[in-house]
Amino acid sequence: MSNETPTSTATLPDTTPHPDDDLIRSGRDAAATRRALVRAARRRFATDGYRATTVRQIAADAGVNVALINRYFVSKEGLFEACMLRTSDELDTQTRTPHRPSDVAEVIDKLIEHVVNSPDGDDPLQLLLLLRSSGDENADRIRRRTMEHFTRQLAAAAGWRADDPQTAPILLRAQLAIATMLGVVMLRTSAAVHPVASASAHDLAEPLGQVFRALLAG
Amino acid sequence: MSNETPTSTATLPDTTPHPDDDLIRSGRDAAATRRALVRAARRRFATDGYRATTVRQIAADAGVNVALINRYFVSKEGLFEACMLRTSDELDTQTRTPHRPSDVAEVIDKLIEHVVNSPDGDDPLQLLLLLRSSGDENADRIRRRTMEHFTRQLAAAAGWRADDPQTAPILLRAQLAIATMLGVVMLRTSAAVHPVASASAHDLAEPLGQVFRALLAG
DNA sequence: TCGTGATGTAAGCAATCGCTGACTTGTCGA
DNA sequence: TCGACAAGTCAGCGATTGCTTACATCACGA
Repeated sequence: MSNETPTSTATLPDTTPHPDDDLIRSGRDAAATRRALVRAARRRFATDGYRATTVRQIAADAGVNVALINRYFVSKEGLFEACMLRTSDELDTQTRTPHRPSDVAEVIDKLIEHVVNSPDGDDPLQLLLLLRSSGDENADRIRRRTMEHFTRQLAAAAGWRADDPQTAPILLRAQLAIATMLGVVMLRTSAAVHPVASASAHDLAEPLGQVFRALLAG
Repeated sequence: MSNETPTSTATLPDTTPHPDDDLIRSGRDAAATRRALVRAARRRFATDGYRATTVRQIAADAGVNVALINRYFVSKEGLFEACMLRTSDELDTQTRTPHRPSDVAEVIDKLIEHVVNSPDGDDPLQLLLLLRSSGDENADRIRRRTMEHFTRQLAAAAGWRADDPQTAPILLRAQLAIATMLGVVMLRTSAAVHPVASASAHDLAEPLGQVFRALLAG
């Protein structure tokens, strides 16, 4: 249990409102503190799970006093819910097809890119978070809604129409593609199983592309 | 939290050594007690995760006193390790290709059957357990070894040979198939995301078959 | 019949968890 | 300059956790 406490950079008088200073800030900025907490919490929740991460760990990662978690997010579950909401938002803006609908090939490339960025990237952590559960009904509802929203976006790119029952199988196929993504990211990040954990982006691109095309194209 | 305590059958003088009486037994049989504990523990660990399940829950599910967990398995982690070992054994005997090697179609049908049995079946719980981690090094090593052994078995059926480096990509493809299995089971069982959680076996068979064939056949 | 080891039971300890309340410190407008 | 409020700190509470110890009970051979 490497409790990596920030050694240096803890006492420097950084008063400049740097826009992306998430971990390790210097105080008196509620908004920045909240962001730092969500950022640190999401990392812990995604990698270690809800129960395994303690609020003291999160606070230490963010360089913040523990009591502030309850002040800003009421409870640990409230913080988890905030993580879910932020992930839901980011995932929505990232996966929204901006211009051309039904450009399946382009969407598939995006999916592959998300997967191969694991285990080092930050995006796959968002996906992992969607698999975590706190037992809280609110957070679980957000998670389900996010996942189903993500499914509909992907399915729409593959030709699914909400008003056409004949395209219903596409919805299921899109969700199977998401399940594949989640499974691969899980094996690469959390389980660290080889060879998939050590495979390069180039190694993964071809077989993943075949899977996604088998599910979404045609 | 339905704490299903055994109502009846708890006081009957069942002295017959029934071979499969796992949950709810009547005492004075150490082997049966151990089996009941492993059975109950695996269920909890697979569905709720390691940290979220308490030894008191497991003992209650098995109808056994809490102290027996430490007596028979030393610690909670020891019980988790026993669950991993049992799952590893069962998975090994189940997936071992008995007669004909390289019969890919038959193996694929087995994989599909494993997946569609979720979320009600008991087999998918074994798979879910492989995604759980206790933080214990021993259990994690067993898990990785099991997963990689499973990968090699599946890859061998698809034409992979350990002594032929040219078939190395097949190994990765087999593991991607396993990742897909795990992802789908996760979404069906733990996350309960629709439509995949409510899809019938018939709905899943076709797209899953396409995915597995894209990865393993050819 | 009785004693001995195996099996099961009950109570509680030490550690850790999330969380709270009282307090201090910094910031900023009047 | 100073008061008022937000932001952050600190110590500790009640509850729960895994685990241990001492005790009770059953099976079984001499």
